[in-house]
Amino acid sequence: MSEREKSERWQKRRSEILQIAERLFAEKGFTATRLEDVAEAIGIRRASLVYYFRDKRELYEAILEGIYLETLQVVEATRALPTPIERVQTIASEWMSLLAERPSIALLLLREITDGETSPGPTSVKLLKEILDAFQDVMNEGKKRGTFEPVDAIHYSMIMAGTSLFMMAAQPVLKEIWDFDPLAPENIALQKKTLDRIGREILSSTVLGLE
Amino acid sequence: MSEREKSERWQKRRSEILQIAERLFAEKGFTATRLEDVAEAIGIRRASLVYYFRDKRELYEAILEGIYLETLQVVEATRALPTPIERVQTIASEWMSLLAERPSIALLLLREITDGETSPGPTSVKLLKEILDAFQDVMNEGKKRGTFEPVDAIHYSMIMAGTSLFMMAAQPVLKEIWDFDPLAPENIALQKKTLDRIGREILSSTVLGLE
DNA sequence: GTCTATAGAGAGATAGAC
DNA sequence: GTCTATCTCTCTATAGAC
Repeated sequence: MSEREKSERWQKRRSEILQIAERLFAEKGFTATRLEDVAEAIGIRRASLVYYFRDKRELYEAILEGIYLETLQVVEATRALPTPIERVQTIASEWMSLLAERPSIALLLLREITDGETSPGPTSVKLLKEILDAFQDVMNEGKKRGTFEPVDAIHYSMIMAGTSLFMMAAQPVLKEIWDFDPLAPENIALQKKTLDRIGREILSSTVLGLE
Repeated sequence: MSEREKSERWQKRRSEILQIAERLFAEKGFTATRLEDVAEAIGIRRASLVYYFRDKRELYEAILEGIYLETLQVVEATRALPTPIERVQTIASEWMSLLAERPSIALLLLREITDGETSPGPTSVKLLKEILDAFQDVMNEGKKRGTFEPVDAIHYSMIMAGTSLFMMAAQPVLKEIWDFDPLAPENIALQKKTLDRIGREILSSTVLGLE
């Protein structure tokens, strides 16, 4: 394995597979996605995938891990910010940017939430816990300082997470039915602004005014 | 078929199948759900299902239709309300109640949104269009009267739909990780209140104050 | 109405050649 | 590294008995 990781060619192909598989898994879900399609999209044969990933599940896990790592970075990147409320709001905003940049993430995560079945591997679970713990820390800090109440923190999370995920996942539908493109920069900006305002209100209303 | 519909026994079984299949499809998705499991949960053999639904797809369609009909009713039930803003807010609130009562609906609809593949049948599409048209009518009415702007109407929809769907779909996760039960009546009530407040702000902020 | 039995397609995994 | 070939399992659909 360490030999393999040295091979540049191997690494290139591997990321190529990850990238294409991510899109396909996002579009159709784990079960309905065929390894055949993944291979074909790259231009190799199904059996050759084994050289990079032992089986379907390992491929899927690798994709999830990548996504969780990126999400974790979004949370970690706010460490330097002074107040919990700024951190929390920045996380929400940056997370939306991440989803807008890679809509597959929204689809994949929504699937993870709806599929009780997928039963993610230990690495994914560990990463997910890390993300949630880190986020919860920020929330708790805000609570300690009296900036916001825990109940509102949960509502806040659900509104931010739910809206952003839904908006990006529903992109094709929204575009067709309402001619609204969530990926258009101006719409993302506007939505961020709206969520920011809402976030402020939720996080500060029960206890004290903000700023 | 009209002979069949007269049979009370047939109808009873049919709804029984619909009910159980709805839960299973919601939990695992279309592809991953086996008709074998549906049959087993009822206590009959897989082949006997054919007597009620020609094939897997027809069963799935029937479930979707039921859900769309219930959703449509939520929208229609607000016809008597005087102002668009009341209608829209009541729809959001009632819809959340519906989801809380039958969380399978949230899962199924989220799947419909994420699976570009499922390609619903003509009846489902017709019903879905009806729902969205009706909702859009209310929104347009509000716009005409100058109560709210169209852009905010879209943001509003995404926040209400996204948050409610997410909250109900993520129930198991939320309970495990944050010991938060979205189905608890007090949490539903609180979330409704929060969404109501947010809705008011979004729908009224750009043009004029409410009430 | 419900059953048993079976046909047939689809897709993942694996062996082994090049 | 990538291929062909094949094995095997799973699940849907269908035929036909009771």
